[in-house]
Amino acid sequence: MDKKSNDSSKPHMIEALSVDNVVLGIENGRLMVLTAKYNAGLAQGQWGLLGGWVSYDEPIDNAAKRILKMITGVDDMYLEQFRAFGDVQRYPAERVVTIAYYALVRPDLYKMMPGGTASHVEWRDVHKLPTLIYDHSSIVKAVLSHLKNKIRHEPIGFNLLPEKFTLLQLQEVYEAILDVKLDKPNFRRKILKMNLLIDCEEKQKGVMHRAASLYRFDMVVYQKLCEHGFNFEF
Amino acid sequence: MDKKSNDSSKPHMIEALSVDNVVLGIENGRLMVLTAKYNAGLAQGQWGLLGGWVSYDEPIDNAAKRILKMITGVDDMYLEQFRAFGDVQRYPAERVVTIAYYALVRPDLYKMMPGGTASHVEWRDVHKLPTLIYDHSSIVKAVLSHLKNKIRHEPIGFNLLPEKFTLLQLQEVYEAILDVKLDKPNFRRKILKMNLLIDCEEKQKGVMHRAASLYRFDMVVYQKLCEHGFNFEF
DNA sequence: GCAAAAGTGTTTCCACTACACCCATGG
DNA sequence: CCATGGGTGTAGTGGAAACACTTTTGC
Repeated sequence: MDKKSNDSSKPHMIEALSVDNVVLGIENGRLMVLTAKYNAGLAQGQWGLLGGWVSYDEPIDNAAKRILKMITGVDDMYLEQFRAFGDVQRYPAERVVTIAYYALVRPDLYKMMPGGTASHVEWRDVHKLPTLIYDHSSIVKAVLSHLKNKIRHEPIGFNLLPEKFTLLQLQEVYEAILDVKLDKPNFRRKILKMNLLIDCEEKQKGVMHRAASLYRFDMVVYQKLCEHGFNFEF
Repeated sequence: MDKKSNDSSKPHMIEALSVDNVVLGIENGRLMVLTAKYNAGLAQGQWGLLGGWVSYDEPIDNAAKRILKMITGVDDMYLEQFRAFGDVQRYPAERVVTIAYYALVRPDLYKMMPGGTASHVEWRDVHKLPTLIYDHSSIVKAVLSHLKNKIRHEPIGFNLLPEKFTLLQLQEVYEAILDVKLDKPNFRRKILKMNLLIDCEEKQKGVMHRAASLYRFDMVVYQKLCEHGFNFEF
């Protein structure tokens, strides 16, 4: 998060309110989080989440989206509010309440365009994070815990994969987030029985072993299941 | 939520940020929400949630607690943050982002002491709510939906009951929140098998039928289960 | 043939469902 | 003895866990 701008040519920002994004992706079966190095302000030279201020005339969800787009160049990622963090001491020198969001993305999909307040961005293994600025470390921790719960009940895992994926890739997403090993045969059966996957009738290419079938997520069936509530445990 | 105070004798409040509480309780097997009638400000004469402003020198959680205590006189209720609501138009005349909290309480436990900004408070059936001010109706709706999910995975239902309760009372909590009928024998078995209940070795009194056993919630077992993750579906 | 991952089969067990049924108490 | 809720029993079903096994492919 950058220090607050006092430049009056910029849009009017809400005082004492910010947004911070926990951007997550999977790389080589490991859950990674995007960190930014700030080139100005209180956090100059330090690493933190991708945050910024909320304009008086934009919804908070848009603020999160705008900040992400500014730094990553992408605006169609899965983005959801987590919750607000509002301890008095969380931000030095000034009272700032922040609203944390999390995004699930595919690290391979786009090139980062560090700009604005972040001079560099870097993917880091969530298990090997350095200390982040302010309370960002605890925000990440809370989001990860939330995600472990969420993935058991909603098929958010698909946002971390390409449109067409193999069952093993999907399993690796679950394993990365839940931090456990799963039984392959049982995982297959369970996920297939949900009817959330459509067989692409297509095989993997360029692998040095038997090619796996490719599947894609069936959004229509998903919407129906949502209304009835369903179980997603492994 | 009251109109912002400009009285400089009061503590300095954060601009554009408020807190709103969805206070829930069970009465006669029906899920009720506490509403307040405001006696001043933009919302004068109208019904809404129990809200207020956040002071510069208090954590947001404390703000929610303080406002609840001011209006209800109670400060030991189960209170948890839900999430922020930050549409530009949600509050008329001014940009205000609000952080919604929900509380689970026993309506019978205490007398309301309407004071401060709320001239009256009233319990209302969540299925028969009038239109509330601002976006409070949609906040209630979102909290109820959240609660339906949450009660399936965490034993929050106990917060709505007296310390000692019967299995049927507990079942009624689940039925009120989930808005379904449950099978009594199966509910008993499932809940007992979780080992979350301690038999008080005591019977109900003053009922005109066979007296039921009283149970209480086992916090210690609960803490252990939390760490391992467990299922609470019905 | 070997390695690596894809994919199938099978057995065991446990949990959930849907009931039928008996028990205790007050009126 | 009846109404009301408390509480137990049980047959059937389906899913989950564990693990052995077969298949396909590149090298």
